[in-house]
Formats: sequence, structure tokens, C-alpha cells
Amino acid sequence: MALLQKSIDKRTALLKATLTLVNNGGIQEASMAKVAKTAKVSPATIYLYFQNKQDLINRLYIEVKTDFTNMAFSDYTPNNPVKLSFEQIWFNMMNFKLNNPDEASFLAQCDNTPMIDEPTRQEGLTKIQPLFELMERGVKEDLIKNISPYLLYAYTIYPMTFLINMHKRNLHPLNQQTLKDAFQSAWDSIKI
Amino acid sequence: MALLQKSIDKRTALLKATLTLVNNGGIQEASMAKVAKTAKVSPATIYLYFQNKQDLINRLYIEVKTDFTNMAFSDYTPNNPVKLSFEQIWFNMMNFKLNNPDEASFLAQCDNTPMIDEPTRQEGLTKIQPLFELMERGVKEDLIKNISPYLLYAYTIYPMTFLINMHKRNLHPLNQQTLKDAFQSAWDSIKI
Amino acid sequence: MALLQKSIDKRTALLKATLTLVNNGGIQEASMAKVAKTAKVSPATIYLYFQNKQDLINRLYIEVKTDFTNMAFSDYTPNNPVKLSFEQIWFNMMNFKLNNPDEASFLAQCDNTPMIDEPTRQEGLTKIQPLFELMERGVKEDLIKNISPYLLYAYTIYPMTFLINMHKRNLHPLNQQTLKDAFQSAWDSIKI
Amino acid sequence: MALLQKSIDKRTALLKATLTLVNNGGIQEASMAKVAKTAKVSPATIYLYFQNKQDLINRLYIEVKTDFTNMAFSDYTPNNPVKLSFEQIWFNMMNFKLNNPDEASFLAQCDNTPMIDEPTRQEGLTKIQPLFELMERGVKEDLIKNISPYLLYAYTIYPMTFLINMHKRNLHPLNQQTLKDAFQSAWDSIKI
DNA sequence: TATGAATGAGTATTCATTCAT
DNA sequence: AATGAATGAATACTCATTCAT
Repeated sequence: MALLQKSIDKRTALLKATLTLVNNGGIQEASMAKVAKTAKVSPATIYLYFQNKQDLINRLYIEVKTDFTNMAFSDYTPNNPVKLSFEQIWFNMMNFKLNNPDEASFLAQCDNTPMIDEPTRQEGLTKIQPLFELMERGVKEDLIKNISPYLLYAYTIYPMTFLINMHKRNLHPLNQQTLKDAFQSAWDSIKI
Repeated sequence: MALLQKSIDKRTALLKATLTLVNNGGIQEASMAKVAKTAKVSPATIYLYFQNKQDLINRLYIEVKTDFTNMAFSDYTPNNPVKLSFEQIWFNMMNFKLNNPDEASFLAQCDNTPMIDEPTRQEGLTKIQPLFELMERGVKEDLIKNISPYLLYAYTIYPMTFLINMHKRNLHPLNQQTLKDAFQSAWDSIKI
Repeated sequence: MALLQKSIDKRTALLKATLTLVNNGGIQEASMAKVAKTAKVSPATIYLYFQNKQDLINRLYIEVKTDFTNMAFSDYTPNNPVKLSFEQIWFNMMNFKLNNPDEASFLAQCDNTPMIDEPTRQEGLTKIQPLFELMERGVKEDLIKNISPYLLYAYTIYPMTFLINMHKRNLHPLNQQTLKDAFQSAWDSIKI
Repeated sequence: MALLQKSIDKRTALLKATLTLVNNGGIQEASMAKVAKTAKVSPATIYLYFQNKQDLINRLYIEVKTDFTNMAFSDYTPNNPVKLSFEQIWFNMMNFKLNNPDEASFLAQCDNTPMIDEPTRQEGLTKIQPLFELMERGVKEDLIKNISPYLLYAYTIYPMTFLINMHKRNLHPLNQQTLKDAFQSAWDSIKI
């Protein structure tokens, strides 16, 4: 038990260290030596928990993405009206990103980078399936434009990354009003 | 003249080589040795044109961003109606990205990455000033919501990156119809 | 008893694993981790049976050499005529190498390599003492040239290594005829 | 010119360093770091002259083998009688090994080790072609047994390795008499 | 302007070995 | 007797950068 806990702690420390380092200087700054030192562990120990650097990054991606979508769909009730559910999910996502800036920043960095390999990227994609299903329902109920889910995603969820980035860089702070405006734009872009 | 041209060619070749390499494997794959080899030049020669690797990346960013905005505003006429101008700019940007996938991919990679240093990022931002001014005019003319330009950008321009990415990965091809849908969503998200 | 047997099995498995690995890629390929994995044992377990890697290799050498010489002298009868005994031993050795290619290959690799330490090498040398005595007898009986036993060994036994190597690499297969020729050459080189 | 000489010197120093280190502790002791330090050069410099460690070893093998055979056939005259030529070559080889113990020891280590890759081994083999042709002539002239050249080699040349090894370890010194005996055994093993 | 050669510090990964259980 | 976890030091190799020419 104690042993197992220690192992879990080490694994977690390694993931956390990687997250921090990648955020601060990109994947190139997150050398295995630095990850090890940050996690207070020998470089060799990393390889007890991960196959190699790519695996470490992939696993981190999946775990962060999972945390993110778990939060996003935490109170999702398929029977609720589409717009209500959509609003809940949207604000859950935004709140996750606001409350977990490191995780948000990491996910943003993964988006347009060859950091993550394709299979892992696909695996991550499956996590937001419920959102796609909700949108589909909205289309059927004539609430949402009958356009590709990729378009719907591009104009409602994807802009968050930019807004969070501007927020972090103090160029455009997100508060109750701006969040409201942002959501309104998201909804306006897809509603019929 | 011939000598000067040769120099320019070399500089251009170096930038092009960097672009290609960064696109294919991220910044970590674009080692100075590889850049030199790809540009058919000695590694030492790079340092005649750029101070160091960071400078090389920064300059590439500025040049690509400049090409991009030059195209975007190529036919911009301040006296034209807001929506017409906005539409022109929007499609110019999209066409640039579709016609220059390498440049588009590179810019996308720069967005959420510590690759580019902050001053250079700011410099890049100034290039789209005309768009911000156009939006401001739209706000004044009660055509566009009275919200932060960052929000306007987030919901009209930023989604392009995602759409181009999906297009490149063959997950959601962009054609006349989908482009039209995309623009409509962009406009819907900000129009009053 | 069952417990003891299990121990012996493990030790044997470790030696066998080492043999295989060294044969396939030299001593550098036979890492303790790989030896352990091949023997289906924890790395730490190796150190219950052997002091360290050098000891493991040394012990393997001695055991293989012992097997080899046991076979060589299995039917040795000191009273038999010199040439008959010599022939028996020669073919026994050859047959051992042909029937146990892994052991043969390992011994060959040990011959001119600093893999085995000097004391262990000496220990291995004592195992073929009976052959040296037989040769001495042959010298006394005026059947064999009165030259150093090292010379006698060099021209009768040592060439086997080369022939086995060529056989293994399919460059010069050993069959009844070529074996006969080989023995003839061996004998011709030392007979008076 | 001076530059080129410096390059050649470095390459030579690297090969020499490798030779020494491999002789003293096998290929596993000849780490790139040690080779570099021994040659008084940066580790990175090795890779200016050799593709990787395997290439370094391969090249060393070829160069040493070339030196060896150059010496062996230095005074070879195809028109001379077979036995005379054979004797010249045999003593040339032996003298090379006696005068260049490091090279001899290295070649011995290469014989039964996976150190050298197969293509390079084949390349090395071609260097002793003249010896095989000489033996063929001896067979035609009814001076040498009509047996495979591999057998002829095994009983005349290959034993040198063992004798040199014993000589080096002071177990059986080679002097004029023992060399004469050795050659006699070699010849006796193959002559008709 | 342009270069090939050179490098010390760094890269990801593996090593032989130990230790708490 | 046996182990999985752990490690500091080592591995082969690459890096961004400099320098003599």
C-alpha cells in the first residue's frame, strides 16, 4: 500500500514536472534530465513509469485531456435542453481553463504542434464525443445550424484557447461580463 | 548587384529551410545543422544573417506574418463598406492559408508555443492593426457588437487555424460551401 | 529438495540466458537486465547466484569448458594407442561443437577477448590437461614431433574454431568427407 | 595542406585510440568518450570522421587488415615457386603480428566476435585473395592437398593467432626455432 | 562573404548494482 | 531465496555556436 502510493506519487510528480517544464519553454526545454530533477528523481526512474519521452508526453496529454473533459461533462444530463447543456459544458470548460492555467496552456501548446503523435491525438479526440452528440441533437431540434460539427467546434470551443491566452498575457482579462459576451458570440455563431 | 542577390537568396533559402523543418517536426527538429544542410550552406553562414537560432525563428515569424497580412489587406479600401471589407479580408486570409499551407502551419505552431519571444510576438500583432480599425468602425456604425476587439478576433479569425488544421488532416475539407458556412458563422458571431 | 532444485534451475537459466545473449550480440549485448528478463528472473536475483557480471561470465566459461572437455574425454582410455585416443578426442571435440553451436560459439568468442579474466582462463586451461599428457606420450613413443604442446594444440585443436565458424556461416560446410580431411591435416601437422 | 594534414592526424589518432582501447578491454571498454579523450579530441569530433561507433570499428578493421595483407604480399612474385611464395607470405604475416602486437591482437579479437558487421568482414576477406590463388596453384601443381581453401587456411594461417596469443602471454615464446617448427607444421598439414 | 572543422555541454536512454520488503 | 523499484554514472550521439582560414 505505502509502496504503491509512493509509486503513484512518483508518476504524478513526473507528469507534473513535465507539464511545468513544457509550459515554461516548450517541449525542447523539457529534457528528461530536467524532468527528473524537477520531480526529484533519477533520470533512470522515468523509464520505470514511461517507455520514452514521447510516451511521457502522450500520457500527460491524455491525462490532462481526461481531466478537462471530466470537468466539462461533470454535470451533463442528456435529457436537459440543448442550449442549457451547451452553456453548462461551455462554462465548465472555460472554468477549467481559468482554474488550471498550466493544464490549459499545455493543451493549447499541443493543438498545433507535432508534440503528440497521431494515435494519441485521436484518443484525445474521442473524449469530447458527448459534445458532438449534443450538437447533433441541437441540429435535429433546429436550434443549431446544419453544418459540420468541426465548424461548430471551431466557432464555439476553439476560440477559448485564444481568449485564455490573451487573459494569461493580461491583454484581455476574462471576467463575468467578458465571459458572458464570449459565450454569446459562441452561441450566435451556430444558432439558427 | 549579383553579389547582393546571392546574399538575399541565401537568407531566403535559410528562412525557407527553417520553415520546412519546423513544420515537419517542430522546433526541436530544426537544428542549425539541418537548416544549413537544407539550405545548402555552411552552419557558420547562418550566423552571418541571423544572430542566433532564436533570432532566425523570430525573423521567420515576422516575415511570414508580413506576407500573410500583406495578402490580407492587399485590396483593402478604407472607404468600402465595413462588411464588404471584412469579407474581403477574411477570404484573403483564408486563401493565403489554403495556398500557403507551410506558412499557415508555421503560424499556427507559433500561436501557443514559447517558440517566439514576446517582443517579436508584439511586433507581429501590429501587422493586423488595420483589421482592428475596421472592426472599430463597424462598432461605431452599429454593425458589429460593442465588445473587445480580442473577442471579435477570437470568433472570426482565430477559428481559421482550426479549420485549416482539419482541412490539412483531411478531417474536414474546405470547399466553396464550407468556406461560405464558415464565414457566415464568423459574421454571425459578431454582427449585431 | 524441491527448493534446491528450483535454485539450481534458476542458476542454470541465468547461465543459459547469458550464453544466448552473448552469442547474439557479444558481451555488450548481454546486459544484466536482459539476462534477468531472458531467464525470467529479477535483476536482483542474479546477485544471489553470482557476485557480479564478471563472475557470471567467468562461471559460464568454466561450465561450458567443463562440458566441452567432459565430452572430449568421455571415452578416453589411457591404455589405448596414442593415435586412436587422439582421434577419439578430436572427433569428440568436433562433435560437441557441431552439436552445441551456442557453446562452441561462446568458447570461440572467449578465446581472443578480454571477456574472461586471467585466473579463470588458467582454470579453463587445466581442463585439457589429459590431451597434453596424451601428446606427451605420443612424443615419447616417437609418433608425434618433439615440439611444444602449444604448437601441437595450435595445429590440431585450434583450427576447429575456424572450421566451425565457417560451417556456421555456411561458407564451408562440415560433412563426413571434410571432417576426415580436417582430421588428416591435423594429424599430418604433428605426426613424425 | 597543413589543414588537411591536421585532419588526417586526427583521424589517425582516433583509429589508434580505438585500437588501444579495444585491445585493453574489448569493445565495451572503448566508449566514444574514452576514444575521444585518448585521441585528445572532443566526442563530437569523432562524428566528423566516422558515421558512428560501428563505422569507426569497421574502418579500423579494414585499415588494419589492409596493413596486414600489404605486408603479407609485399614481396609476392607470382612467378616464384609455390612453396617459396607460401613461405614468404607465412613469415611476412607472422612478422607483422610480432612487430605489431596491437594490430595482431585487434584482428584476433575481431575473428570470433560480432564486433565487425558482415559486409565489412567480407570486404576484409577479399584482401587475402592472392593467398587463395597461390594455394590453388599449389593444388594444380600437385604440391598441396586437393582440399578446400578454407581447410588450407585453417591449418596454416589461423593457428598463428593462437601462437601469437601464447607468445604475448609468455606461455610459449616465439623464436627462430619455434617459428621454424610452426612453419613446418603448417606446411606438413597441407603438403601432399 | 563564406566556410569546414571543431567543440563543450547537452540529448535521450541504458548500465550494473543495491536496497527495502 | 526473491523481488520490483530505484539510482548515479555511463552510454552513443547531437546541439548551438565559434574560429581559423
